[in-house]
Amino acid sequence: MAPKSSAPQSHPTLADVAAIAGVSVKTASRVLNESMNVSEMTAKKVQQAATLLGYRSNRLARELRTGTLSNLIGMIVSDLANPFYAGLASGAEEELSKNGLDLLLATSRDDGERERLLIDSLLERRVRGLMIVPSAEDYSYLHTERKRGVAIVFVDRPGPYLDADSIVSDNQGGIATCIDRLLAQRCKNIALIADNAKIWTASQRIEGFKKARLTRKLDPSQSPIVGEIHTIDLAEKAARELLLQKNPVDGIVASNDLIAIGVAHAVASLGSQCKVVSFDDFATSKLMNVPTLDHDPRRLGSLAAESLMRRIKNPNEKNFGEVLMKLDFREEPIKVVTSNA
Amino acid sequence: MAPKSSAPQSHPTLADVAAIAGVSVKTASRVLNESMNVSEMTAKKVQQAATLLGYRSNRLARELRTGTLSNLIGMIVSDLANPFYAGLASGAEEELSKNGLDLLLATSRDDGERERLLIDSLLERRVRGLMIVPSAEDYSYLHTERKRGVAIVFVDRPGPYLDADSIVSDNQGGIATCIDRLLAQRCKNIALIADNAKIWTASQRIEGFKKARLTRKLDPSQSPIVGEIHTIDLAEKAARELLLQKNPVDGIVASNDLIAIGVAHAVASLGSQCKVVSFDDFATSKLMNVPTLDHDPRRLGSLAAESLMRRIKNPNEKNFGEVLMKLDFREEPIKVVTSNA
DNA sequence: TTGTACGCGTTATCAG
DNA sequence: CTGATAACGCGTACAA
Repeated sequence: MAPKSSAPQSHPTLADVAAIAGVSVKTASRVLNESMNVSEMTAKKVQQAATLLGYRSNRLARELRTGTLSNLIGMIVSDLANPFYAGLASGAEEELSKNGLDLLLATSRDDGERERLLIDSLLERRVRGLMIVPSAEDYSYLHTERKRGVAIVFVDRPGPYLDADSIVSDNQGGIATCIDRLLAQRCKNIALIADNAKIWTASQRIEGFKKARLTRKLDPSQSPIVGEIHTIDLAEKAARELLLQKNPVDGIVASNDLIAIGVAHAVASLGSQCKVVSFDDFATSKLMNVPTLDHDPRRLGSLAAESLMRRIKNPNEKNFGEVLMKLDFREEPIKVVTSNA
Repeated sequence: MAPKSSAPQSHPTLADVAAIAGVSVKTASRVLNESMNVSEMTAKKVQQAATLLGYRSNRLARELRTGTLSNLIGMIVSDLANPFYAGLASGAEEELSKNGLDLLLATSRDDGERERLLIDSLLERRVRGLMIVPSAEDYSYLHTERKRGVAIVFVDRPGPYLDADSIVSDNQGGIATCIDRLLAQRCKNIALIADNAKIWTASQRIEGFKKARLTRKLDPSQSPIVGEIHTIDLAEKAARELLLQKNPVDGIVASNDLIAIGVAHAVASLGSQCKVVSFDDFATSKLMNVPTLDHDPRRLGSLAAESLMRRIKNPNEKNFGEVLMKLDFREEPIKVVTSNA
């Protein structure tokens, strides 16, 4: 006689509860949900049976029955270990949680194919909405799903070939703001150091620099763009060259915070008076004492979640298309607090 | 005659596909799943009908029918915006994804009650496993769920009153390693600056310091412990006091990276020769040029996921109890690379 | 106040 | 090879 408890038992059903309580399934259901039109005594019996068994309603069955869409939101980011995307997820989670929506999170690793698989899996789970940091070239295959009522919003960059909302930072305007800040500090020769132009945000920032350079009447030869910079070391090297050339620059816009660190190191080690501003906004930049745009990923994430929810509540509303999140410098110092970790 | 397409249609079912293909539901099912024992022609018809309708199998229904446990893993962390927990989630997600498990992520905000609600919600979804960074005082209520086959593992700190695995860093041993490193550099008076002892990891580190101080025969009056330090500023202030007192310390162990930043600032501004080592391992500490223990949250997360999966595959295996992740100094410099953000 | 019959979308059984 | 029919766990409609 093997002990029954050794094998993993499955979850008790409403029928089990009803059996123990000596009532019908429906009565048990009534007690556990509506709790109306039920005599005190039977209610008590059912409650006791439920707690005795540790009964927990099966959400799959419920949702299947009612035809309700699940309150699951699928989110896909490139890489959770990256503080930017983690912040995105954090902001989204907080906002969704307020509305009773749960977050199913996956990482695409910037791989379009993997992303497609993940999205398929999420759709099979009948998620109510999708928040995507796009890594693929074509999202037209989501058109039908959208018409079926699955809310879709792209975050941080737009999703090609799908008429859905996208919440992105105002990369171009942000760069212009950076330039203006340097101009206000009487800089004359302002350079941009940027990442690989294949990265959408980087290309936007380069584009923004070019446009602002034109409208601010800066001489391109005196205000160069250095691209393909994707490590701190490369950034430092690039900055040194700009600072040591015959006609050195006196202002540098760093297209992201890692670049800012390299640039700050170069400026400091050369004892240069060159001004530096940066685009991203991680703690690291702050620690280097470089003014940075308030590019708060949590805000981007919660904005995206908000827009997703508006669409869920009002599926027929027209798309907003590309929503730009304006960026400006934050002047107050950050306050960092330790945590449980 | 309102256009039918204006209202959000619901998802097509297998019956819809079967109807269009002119076959029975089961045949359609066979084609889409097993794809065996079906004539080429009918298979083709079904395939076409399916793609025409954009059919996507409903996982809720499937899991309900087969009684399969979902391949959902619920994870609860304190705060996703904190790089440590984000790293935890990242490591877990990567490992789970390898095994075809999806991650349902939620944040407790270090609130035990909220955590309880989240866990209930996850269990209603019939998650297959739970990864919890505990914020509550008592997890005995999960005992039944565990017996039902829900795998449970605690991460970063142990979960009280439940006989489940927990994957935690070797906080005490890590502190001893820090001290030894300073001793090797001929430090005599070594202080610990730590966070609030109510935080489990902080208390462990304080405890570890006390023990190591004893075994290394350090005089407690010369090797003090400063607690309740939870901001950079407080850490800097505390360090200044230790460095300016009559008998100043010549070695400081920072109990986490934020404290390390404050301490490093103090040491630098005073031009002191005091050595500093730190516990945590965020990029910030690296940038301050303070040796830190390799306290990699992603590793912790993937270890936890691995242990969860072992338990899923072998539910009857005995618990490992508290699994300590050893920590040591990492000597190679970090390489930081920019990203899409 | 309570119970019965049915349906959600899927798969399994067992017959044709 | 194919198709009715039952069943998963739950909620709704209607009847008792």
